[in-house]
Amino acid sequence: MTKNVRVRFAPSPTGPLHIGGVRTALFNYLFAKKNKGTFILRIEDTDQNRYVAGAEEYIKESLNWCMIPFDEGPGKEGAYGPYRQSERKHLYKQYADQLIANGNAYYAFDTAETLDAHRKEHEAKGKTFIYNWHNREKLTNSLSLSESEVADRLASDIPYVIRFKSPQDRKLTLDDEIRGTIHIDTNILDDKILFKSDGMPTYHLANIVDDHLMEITHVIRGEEWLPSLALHVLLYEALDWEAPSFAHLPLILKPVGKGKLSKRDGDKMGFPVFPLEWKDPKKEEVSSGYREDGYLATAVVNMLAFLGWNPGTEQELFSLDELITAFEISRVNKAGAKFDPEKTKWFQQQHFQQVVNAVHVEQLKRDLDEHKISTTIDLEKVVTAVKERAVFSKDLWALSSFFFNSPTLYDEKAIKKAWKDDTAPLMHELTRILTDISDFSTENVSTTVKSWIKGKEIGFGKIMMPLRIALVGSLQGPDVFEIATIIGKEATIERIELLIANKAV
RNA sequence: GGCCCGUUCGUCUAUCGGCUAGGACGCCAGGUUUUCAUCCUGGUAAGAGGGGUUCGAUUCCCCUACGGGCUACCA
Repeated sequence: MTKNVRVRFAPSPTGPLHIGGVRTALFNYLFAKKNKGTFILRIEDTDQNRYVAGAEEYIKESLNWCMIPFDEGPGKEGAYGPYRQSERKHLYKQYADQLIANGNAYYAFDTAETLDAHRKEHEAKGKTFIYNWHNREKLTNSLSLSESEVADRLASDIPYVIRFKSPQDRKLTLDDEIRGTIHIDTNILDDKILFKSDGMPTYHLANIVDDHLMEITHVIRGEEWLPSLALHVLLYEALDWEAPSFAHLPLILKPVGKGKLSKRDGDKMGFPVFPLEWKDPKKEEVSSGYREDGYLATAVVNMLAFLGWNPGTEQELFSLDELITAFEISRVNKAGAKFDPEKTKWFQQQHFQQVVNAVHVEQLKRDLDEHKISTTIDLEKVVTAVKERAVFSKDLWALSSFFFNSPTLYDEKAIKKAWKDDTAPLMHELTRILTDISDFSTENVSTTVKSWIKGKEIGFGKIMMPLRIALVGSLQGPDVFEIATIIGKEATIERIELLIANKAV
């Protein structure tokens, strides 16, 4: 019997989730759904000092917006809760004790200051201080101290930590679903702290205990965890637990320059690095979000999926369901990917065009309400005319407001280009031509006006450009005759007369 | 510095020993739209360098270079 696939996304509530985190969540989600498994959200809040109010809510809302909801997590209790490590505090100590009992861990009493001094001293000599087999006997811990000394210290209120006793002289062969085999010599490992003096476990212990208790089958996380893989595998072994499969995702890098993508890159280059807007509770700082900038969640998800993964076909546009079907962890790349705001915009444009007109009509209705405009104009037709030049919902109004408001301000450059001495009489004549048209359809208006222009033996631009300015206010927008039919005969003539009057002053 | 991971057009990537190295974004040119945008067509541009292995290496191995990550009582 194969085990039910269970994966988790385990962020720390230290601030807003950035898009790298969202991608990690997405890949976990895709993997879970692809394998009919369970996607779990676990909040890793073992560091009380770094806790940020609102961060957990932000994380949940982000997943929600991206339409990658968790099956189990805080607020959605399954059989493996609670899902906040702070609420599981009581669970961890026993495993640390177990490791001490079986010789895989020990108490350490060194103060942060002494260790810091050791580090500095080593650094000055160009060496690195590592707390492990080659110096643990010289430091203050239950391996170097006598049994009674240790007992005394533990009985007193002297703070202590519990460290993992990294094995000596072992060559580890680790497996990663994305990277293949990784070789590690245990002699370079340090004796990581598993249990802090404040009574909380560190990430390493809590993570392993929870993954085991929650029966996680696949750990899919960022590459920054790769150096910890050996420790984690060793912990599973020391606890006599079966380790899950591991997959380390490549990092998302800055669009330009060196290093991984950071909050600052977004500020500097003017694109969001967060899914949702984030207001820092401490500083008076607001970071923009994809949602507030008008991006479609499906576009962001599609873009994120293609950062470090591809289906192996030439299809690039995917819905969430299609991603689930196509996703293969083995097709995830090893190398970090530079984030590309331009391509993100392209994904947005493509997804936006796929949205059905009814949704855009609703948006337009809201815009009209906001501007306190009531209209009899067919909004469906407006959307059809304008949609293909829009990238965001907010563009819709900018591109179509002239349908509802007669232009009163005219683009100066356009006037200069299109308005000549003989334009006014020609426009007058045009209004008469238009008045006589009984069937005011796009095609009819188009052929009537065009044949009239031909008959006059003047250039098309002489009429078309001023007409466009009269209707739109500038030399932009959809087909003039289409605009004319949508706003209707009366409004069209009115606008031409308005422009003539305006030019007469 | 040490350890680990990586390296194909400017960017995201395809290729799992046979390559005239494919696609997408961007950019450039042309066409459609008698406007602008869209759209279409074409173009630009790449396997870090050096050694092996092989009939044949972008693909496998080694070295170097470069990039990235980690190196906390943070995750």
